[in-house]
Amino acid sequence: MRDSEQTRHKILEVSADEIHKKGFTATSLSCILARCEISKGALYHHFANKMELGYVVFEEVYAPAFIALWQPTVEAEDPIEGLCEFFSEMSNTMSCDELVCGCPLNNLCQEMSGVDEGFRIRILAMQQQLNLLISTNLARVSQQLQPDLDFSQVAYFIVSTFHGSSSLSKSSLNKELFDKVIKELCRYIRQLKR
Amino acid sequence: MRDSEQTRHKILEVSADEIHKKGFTATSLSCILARCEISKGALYHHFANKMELGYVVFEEVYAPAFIALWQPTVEAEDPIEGLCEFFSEMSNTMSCDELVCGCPLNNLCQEMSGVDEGFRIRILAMQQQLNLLISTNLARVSQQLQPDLDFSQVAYFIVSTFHGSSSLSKSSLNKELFDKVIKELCRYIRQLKR
DNA sequence: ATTCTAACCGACCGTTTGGTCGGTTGCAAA
DNA sequence: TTTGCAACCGACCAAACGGTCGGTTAGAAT
Repeated sequence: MRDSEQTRHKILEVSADEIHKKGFTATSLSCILARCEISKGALYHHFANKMELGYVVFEEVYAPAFIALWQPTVEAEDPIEGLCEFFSEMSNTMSCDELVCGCPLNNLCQEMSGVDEGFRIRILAMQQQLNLLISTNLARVSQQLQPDLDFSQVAYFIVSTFHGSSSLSKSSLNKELFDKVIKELCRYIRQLKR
Repeated sequence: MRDSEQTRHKILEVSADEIHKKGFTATSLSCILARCEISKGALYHHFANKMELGYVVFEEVYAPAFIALWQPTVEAEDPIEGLCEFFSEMSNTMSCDELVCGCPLNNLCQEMSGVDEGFRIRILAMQQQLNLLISTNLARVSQQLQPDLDFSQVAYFIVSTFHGSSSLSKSSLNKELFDKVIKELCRYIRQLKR
């Protein structure tokens, strides 16, 4: 057979990139087909419709990448320094073009949460999973931190700020504002230590 | 004559609401026309095209409302408490439906910054104006605050977190997560005092 | 009463979109 | 060698989009 799995993988890969750059709605199937060099029939053989394609991209591309990005960060011996290094490195290594694309999770949250329930529940589940990941690892070193901290609250706060700064840099087209927010975020995170 | 100014105003009002709820691209002219009970000819008599309509909505509706919202908050005698009360009140008074719509500025920033230069520069200008508003008012009471604070950095941080929390609540459909982030944000802001 | 024009109407247009479907092709099993 | 079917093709479709334009109407100015 022609390699079915490879075709499917290529579609997911290209779709993930297009959705990241243009958003879900603005991503056209014809553009995906052109980049994959396949026909519309091929795509609809593998996916029921555009929405389902979006779900699979989220589940099989974005979600694993997202966890793979945050998990090592926060499971480091010192999660406080892990987070700070994570954000700082992001500030240093990301190109301006990458930065402007924003975080796929935040982008989809903004665009699709209010439009499609299927996306909404998947995004919410991801947010909660990430929150659990961060808050449990903060709790792990709670004896080094300030007393009376609400770890879940702190975790949502950190992620919100990060997503907000991603959004901010979309309008500035440079890393300056992103860097500023990240610097202050690191200052805040380190303040959590007693 | 039929009241030209009233027609124009109605178009802007309805468009602002539609764009706030659905985003710029997803807002269809036909929907605006239906709600205004006017024809396509009437709309194109007042505005050159959809993009220009969007610009005018931003400049004549969103921008003034945005400044009117933040200015009193931060020009209060104690801007620290002003900000905290502002956020807390938002947490308390906003309905869930309103919350889910998010901040018009942040929404447009996410959707349009990367797509249209005209939107991008307007949004950026607004971000900078807001930053100046907050940072100068923090500087005004700098003797009450921690030493060595970068006020611009702090201001961008606060707005980023606020926008991030707006985004977050889109996926949760309730105020719980928004409240959590806002509570932590107030804790952070009050910590700025020495 | 006539004229002039801003204000408005709505049929029409080209383009793009997601989606359908009858047909073709390649490969593996029988 | 034949058969069967997953994999793929691409012409076609209806709907929706932003935008155009020749025509109509209301009302102020002369």
